[in-house]
Amino acid sequence: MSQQPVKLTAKGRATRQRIIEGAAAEVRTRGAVATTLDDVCRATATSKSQLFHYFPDGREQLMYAVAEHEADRVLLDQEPYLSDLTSWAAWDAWRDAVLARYREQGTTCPLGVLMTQLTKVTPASREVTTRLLEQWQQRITDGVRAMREQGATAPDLDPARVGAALLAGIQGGVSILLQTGRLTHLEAALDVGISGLRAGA
Amino acid sequence: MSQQPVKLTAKGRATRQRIIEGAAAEVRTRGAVATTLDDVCRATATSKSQLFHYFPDGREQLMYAVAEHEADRVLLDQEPYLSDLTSWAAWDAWRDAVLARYREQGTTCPLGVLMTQLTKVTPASREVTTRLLEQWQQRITDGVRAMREQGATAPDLDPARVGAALLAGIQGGVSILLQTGRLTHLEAALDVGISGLRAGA
DNA sequence: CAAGAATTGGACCGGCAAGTCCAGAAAAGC
DNA sequence: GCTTTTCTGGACTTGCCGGTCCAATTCTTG
Repeated sequence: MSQQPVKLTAKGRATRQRIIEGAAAEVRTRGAVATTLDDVCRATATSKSQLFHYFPDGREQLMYAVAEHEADRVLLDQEPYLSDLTSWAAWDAWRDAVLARYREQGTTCPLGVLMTQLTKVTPASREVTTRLLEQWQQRITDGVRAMREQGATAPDLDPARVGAALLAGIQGGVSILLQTGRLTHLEAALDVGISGLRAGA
Repeated sequence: MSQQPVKLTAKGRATRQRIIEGAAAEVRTRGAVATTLDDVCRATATSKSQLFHYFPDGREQLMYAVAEHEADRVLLDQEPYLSDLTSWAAWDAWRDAVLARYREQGTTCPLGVLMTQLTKVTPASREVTTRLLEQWQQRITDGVRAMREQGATAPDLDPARVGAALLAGIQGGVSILLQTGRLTHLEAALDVGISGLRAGA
């Protein structure tokens, strides 16, 4: 759905990309529901016809492209730590990266918007967030397993279960951040989660 | 904002209540964004004029009333366990109650809708969800403190911090449930969270 | 330098949904 | 019973926003 069948020149690709990024920014600040196509046109200095030229299926298709774009960001922003959780130092660095990320962006959260809004608006984008969650949890679970194999955690710990709990904590922490503006819950979820891992060693 | 300044008769109060409940049901199933005032009228067998008679500020005010209504439900549904987390048996019963609740309602979640949709639509309802979160965490924190005083947890554990982490886990578990339809993350968050409490005793 | 394709601007259309209005029915109060 | 207030039905207005259309223009390519 996100692929463009017709031929695009370099200029065309650039315009298409500009539209996606502008739309993503708009969605992040105003919310997916409140973002109109006219807003996107204004923000990206394009016209309606361009928009529908690059996204023939209209708003739906654009929002899907935005979802993909934002989903990529979420994981990339946690690298290189997320893919290499093989020492407690790495875990701490990851924790700090996640917190720093959300501290700086405040209530403007790509994932939050993705999860809480785009899905309702664009059923197709549910698949994007589902895939994102799976990948994210996979990375965390891999990290837990790595630590267990080092004997750094309780030996009988179930990596998938713990990974799921940790991911849930992060999600909830972010939700609460978006609601209240407070970072405390995200921080607590990460710290309690990680120290729980260490505890059983 | 949710109070009606003009005089209401018994019949009027009943109608107003019917509108709120019908609107809440509609919001739960269709989502806040997708629910139109005409939907509400149809679902509650009322007319537009009644709607604006009881909610002069229109959609905004109605959604606020729905938010309040749903917020009440969320905590009530966890009783009597949530307010009496003074034994591990009570904690387990609470866990089961939460899981059962969300299992049965599936992706139809009052709080989820509240948090993820109403806030964006109706800024005023942010205050409602914030208050809800505060009360919820207070109850959990009280429970943690009670267990600690019994010597049933690690003595150096910070109830507020652990309570925050647990609440975050629940929120995230619910978010993920709404997204993917899977209950595993909520379950993992509760189980890992509670067993983490028990661990340090 | 054509010829065709890709790109762009912007006016326009149509539907939907929030909100208004008013007249009439029902009920409350005296 | 009569007046006043509350309650109800539903037609109507208004504005917004997604989507269409077409002509103009710029690119690509031979």
